[in-house]
Amino acid sequence: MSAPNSKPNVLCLLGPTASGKTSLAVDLVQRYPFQIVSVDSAQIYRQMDIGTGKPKPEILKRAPHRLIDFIDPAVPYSASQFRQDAFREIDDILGVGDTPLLVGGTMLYFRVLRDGLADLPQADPEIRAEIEKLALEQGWEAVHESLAAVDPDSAARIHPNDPQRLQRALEVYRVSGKTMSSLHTEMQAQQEAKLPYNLHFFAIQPEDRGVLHRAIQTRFRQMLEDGLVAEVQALRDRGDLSHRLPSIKSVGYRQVWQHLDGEYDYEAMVEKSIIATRQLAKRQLTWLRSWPGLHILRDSSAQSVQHVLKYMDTTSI
RNA sequence: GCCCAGGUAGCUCAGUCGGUAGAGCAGAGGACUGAAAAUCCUCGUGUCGGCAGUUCGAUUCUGCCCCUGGGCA
Repeated sequence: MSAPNSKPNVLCLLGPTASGKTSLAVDLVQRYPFQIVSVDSAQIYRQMDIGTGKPKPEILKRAPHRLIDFIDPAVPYSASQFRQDAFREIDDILGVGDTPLLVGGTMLYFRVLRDGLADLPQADPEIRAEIEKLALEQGWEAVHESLAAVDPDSAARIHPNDPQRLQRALEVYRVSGKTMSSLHTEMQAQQEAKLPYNLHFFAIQPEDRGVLHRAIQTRFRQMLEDGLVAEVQALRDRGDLSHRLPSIKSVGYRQVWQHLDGEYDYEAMVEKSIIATRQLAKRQLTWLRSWPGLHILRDSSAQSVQHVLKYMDTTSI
């Protein structure tokens, strides 16, 4: 594209899990002055390497990734934090004259980067605990009713069976005294500050689902061979982590954790993990289907590499 | 070879006192604002093992056959 403005270019590479994003990114970074920024809500965690599909140290040496391996698994992260961190890394890369290559499968993070976030209060553990107590004692319908009393718009929008969103919406009200819906419209009113970058979106979308499903199965088996169970055991051995943490709820970690808890046997764990991964991939593909201005790649082949490089050539830098 | 229990949706099963059937899981589609690898919504036609008989009508009853599991030889 012939630069309608002088904003710096940022290349984004999205795709479902096991589609070959990392491999493509690593090829690209060796042929163009890219620097990789990971957009992945699980690879942020330390001590979670095998199950998150984090690139191996040898690969990271050749193709360093930013925003991986920097959060302790006991600590929850957030989309807004990602936005801040990503802006920082992007500016840093641009500062040395390279082009940021954002790679990952956490579509909400890409979206938040592109569209910004409303000025909502941060999560508040005490308020969350209060709401959970209410849910425990009187059920989530009671939470939904409480929300309806103060923020009918959100209550109408959020399904009564969606505990996570009900909790969040009520939390926003209790912390800020304002409703989530009003805060959203406020944001639209102030027409959020224009993004200072030109985002270009590429996505790997496998031609048929069966291929992806097979890749998922193969990859999970490989993770087990690489020692996934021991990795999870090490996390348990810390003693301060629980299955309720976002980190431990990640695909694979959750299932191995439950297996080690004795909830089901090894075979079931393998089966459930693979299924959960397929379901994750499906949700990721749902995001992609309605993503505006997406350039589609079929796989991580040399052809795809050429395709992206050619695009960079014709995109004025 | 004989006896018993089964053969119903991709899988595990329920059910029809005879009027062509439904759950869970899987799968598919969708939503998505500080947990997002999370959380949630919607979607169920399949020779009811095969052939024949009884019947207005059989997946359901009867007979034979095939297959699977268990038992006895």
